[in-house]
Amino acid sequence: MESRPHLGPAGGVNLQSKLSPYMPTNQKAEAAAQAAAGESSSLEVRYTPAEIEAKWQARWAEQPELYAAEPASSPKQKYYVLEMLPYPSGQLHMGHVRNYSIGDALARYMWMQGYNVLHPMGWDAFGLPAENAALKNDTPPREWTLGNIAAMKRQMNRLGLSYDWRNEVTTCLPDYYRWNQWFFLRMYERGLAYRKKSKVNWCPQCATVLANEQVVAGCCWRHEEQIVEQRDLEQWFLRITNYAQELLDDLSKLEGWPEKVRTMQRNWIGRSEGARVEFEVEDGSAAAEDEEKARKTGTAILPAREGVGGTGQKIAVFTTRIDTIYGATSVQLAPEHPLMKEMAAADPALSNAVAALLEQQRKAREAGDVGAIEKHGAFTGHYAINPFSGERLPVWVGNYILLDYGTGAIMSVPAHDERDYEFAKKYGLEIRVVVLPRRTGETPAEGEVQALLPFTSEDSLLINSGEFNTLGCVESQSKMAAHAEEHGFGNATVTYRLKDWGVSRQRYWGTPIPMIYCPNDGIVPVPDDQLPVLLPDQVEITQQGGSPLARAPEFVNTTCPKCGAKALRETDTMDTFVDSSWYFYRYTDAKNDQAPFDTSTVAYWFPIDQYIGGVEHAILHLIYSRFWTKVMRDLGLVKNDEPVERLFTQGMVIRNGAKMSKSKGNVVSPDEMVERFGADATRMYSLFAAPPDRDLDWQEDGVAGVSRFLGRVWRFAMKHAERAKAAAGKEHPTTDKEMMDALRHPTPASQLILRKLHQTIRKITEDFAGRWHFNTCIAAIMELVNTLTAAEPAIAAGEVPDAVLAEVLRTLTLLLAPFAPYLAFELWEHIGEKENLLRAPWPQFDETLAREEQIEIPVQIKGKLRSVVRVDAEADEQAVRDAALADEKIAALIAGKEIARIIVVPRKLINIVVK
RNA sequence: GCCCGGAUGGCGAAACUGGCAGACGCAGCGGACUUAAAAUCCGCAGACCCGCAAGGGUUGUGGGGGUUCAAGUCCCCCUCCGGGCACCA
Repeated sequence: MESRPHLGPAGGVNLQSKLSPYMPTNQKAEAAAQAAAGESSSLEVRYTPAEIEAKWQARWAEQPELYAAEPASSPKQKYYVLEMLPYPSGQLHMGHVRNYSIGDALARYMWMQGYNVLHPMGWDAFGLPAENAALKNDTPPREWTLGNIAAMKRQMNRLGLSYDWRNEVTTCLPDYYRWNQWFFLRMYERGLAYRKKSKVNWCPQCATVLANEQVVAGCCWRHEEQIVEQRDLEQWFLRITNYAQELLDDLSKLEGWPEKVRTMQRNWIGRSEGARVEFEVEDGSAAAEDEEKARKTGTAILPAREGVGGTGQKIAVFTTRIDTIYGATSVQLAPEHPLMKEMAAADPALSNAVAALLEQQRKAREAGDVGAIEKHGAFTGHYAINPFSGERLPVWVGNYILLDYGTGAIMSVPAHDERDYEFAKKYGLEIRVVVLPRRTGETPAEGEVQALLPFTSEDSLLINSGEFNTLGCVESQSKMAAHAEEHGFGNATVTYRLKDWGVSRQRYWGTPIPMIYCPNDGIVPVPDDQLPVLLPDQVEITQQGGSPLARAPEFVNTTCPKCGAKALRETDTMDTFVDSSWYFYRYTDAKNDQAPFDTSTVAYWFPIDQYIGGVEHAILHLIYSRFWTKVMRDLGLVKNDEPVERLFTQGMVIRNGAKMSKSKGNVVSPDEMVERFGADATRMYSLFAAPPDRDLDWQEDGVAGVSRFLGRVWRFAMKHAERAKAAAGKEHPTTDKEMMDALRHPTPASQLILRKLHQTIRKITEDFAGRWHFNTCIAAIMELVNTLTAAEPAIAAGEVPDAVLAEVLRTLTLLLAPFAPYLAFELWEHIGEKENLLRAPWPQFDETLAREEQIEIPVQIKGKLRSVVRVDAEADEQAVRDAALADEKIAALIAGKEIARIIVVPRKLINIVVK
């Protein structure tokens, strides 16, 4: 067993495991304490979670099979419950505790429901913090990471989490990351992994490239104050855009996912339907004299003219509103558009203008308000021909045009687009109305339309649009796209906001990309039989940019697998999101050294039945995981289209109104809570303080309250354990003769207790199946215990048979098992149960026992509560009515008044409406 | 600006399809036990008003309207807080 020096008192007492499993040690200690305090001998056993939990931890450590999933050949129905794997920072925080408490409760419940449960855990172990720690503490990343993993694993075990550690996955170990490399090679073979030179987001502090998803408001996601720069680098990309449509379509299948997450992904994929239209750049030589003025400012359209030739260069624009193309009064290019480079090269003034635009963009990014940036632009001096009208439109460069969306160029239609309108107003460009509100009767007056600008509704009619006049917008969109296609200057098309996934990172602590650069053969993939490409241990980590691996000659220098010539290895490593994109498949077969996993085992376990984690992963991790699954499916490795059947995103843990963070100084350490109140109380509080999907306000007094409650449970159970144990020694209490007698002639006390008991079973069972309001489940158990302690005098008076008591204690223990496992195991033993609690069947509720015999019906007069009457639960409408009217208070209040109507809601209320 | 959440006692919250608002817990107050304290147990408790009391009345779920016998819950408008996206053509 591992030592646990950091756990304080609890750690010191665990020698108990050597003693009898039953209670004497506790009792002796307690008796001694009481004797020392000079108290009487009344043996009230005190709840000491430190002792109980240490005892069970030691026992569980000796039973690695306790939480083991059965093999895929099991006849049981499978249930795969998964919590998002943590980054091994070295310390669990309360968010983890909450996440794992939810998952653990569910796993334990499903075990008790008879499922074959897979409940694994692992470590997202590559990543930058290890390199930072190496710089700071001079500790090798590997050592630092593995040390952190050991520490966090101890914390998890201390919490009593039911993980099947046989399938632990640690992403920074070669037996895992070799499969990252293997997948990368498969993707390369299929053209899904490719290399291209591209502008990349560069964080100077991380000294590496960031994915688009890691850029938040123009800044690095890890360094909120750090402006992300743009650099040109050769990078590896994964072609996630090949799956854009499927990723979008399949969102509708994910009915077990929060609508919020699906919406976020839908927006992220950002599909829009529209058309691509080519505008030919005009050959400037044909300019007539009378056009000179317009040419200088670029604020007017030049009419179509015979004989004006194009230069052959084309500007492709993307638009979702091709129906407004006759209203286009300029063409706008992104400052980084390739054509701009050419135009600027020949025109120093334009070159300066473009530089100024880029500078503004950079500044806006620094200021953090990219969206609110003021629009600027410049006329390029060139014209392009509208292929529909033949008109010649001025070509502008605008800072509001994004290079990496659509084609990096637009047609500007000021009358029918807000942004174009704003730009045109500022620069005096023509605003031409081509769409009018759809209306019965005559055309709206010109001035009326002016007041509506920019008019963007598509429920409208076209005007000034040549042969398309009087068509509706939507109708004309398909007609115009077809027209463009027919004449060869455009087509209907779809664009996505989603970009290919740049996976190259100029970092040390990640998966080496398995590629070799050969002077003869170019890019050569590492052959499968040479995997893994091992990450070398001895690499100096510095703050200078570039890939640290490039400074490790023994790594870089290799031979070409094809020709044997001296060659160089790729020195970039993979984005860590690669690691987390498929780790949950590895859990099913973590020791496989022939393949990433066994496909039939995965076929049994997948999809994941329930995934639980923070909403912060709604886009990145969860979209990459879906992509990876689809690629693996196309590789024939898995049968499922989606990895996760049901997703649950839990709320944040906050304290004093803010998310726990070191900078706010409001962090509560799980270790401290566990030490003071025990793991059961800490976990149970995290479920009790709020429903799991809402934010949770951490209050230490609340943890103390839960701890007190567990103490009440403990004392009640210990007081009656012997009687219960005696009864449990017979057949199962519910079929026992004594029990049947008790039910046939129930004393009022037993009846009350059993009713509450079965109401509680019903409540918790229903919640696990649906709402997951564990806060009210725990409240229900508290109510049950309150009922039990209130019944103590009756129990003492012998009004509750042993069999009933045994059934109550047994069931109470089962109900507690998902939420407070240590206490439940301890009580289970005390009441003489031998069976493994984790596999004991979840109690069934008995509707007859749960039913109330008499209920209180509120009596309202004109909607105001005036009295309450007691009636039989099955009382019919007439009986309720009679009871209400017979009530003294009611009779007095309605005396002499005329009754207009009486509303009786069976089992709920009665409302008497008087005139 | 757009899209999601949310607003209920001193605090965390409950009220699942409209039907006794505030379950359960925290903090608080009173009492029992104790030399005392801790621990434990019992009781009180939205606010306001009347009453010595038992009890009774009014009011109350961010604000304003509406539907209904009945609204925390449904509809319309508004305010504030949290989160996400943000020039996506």
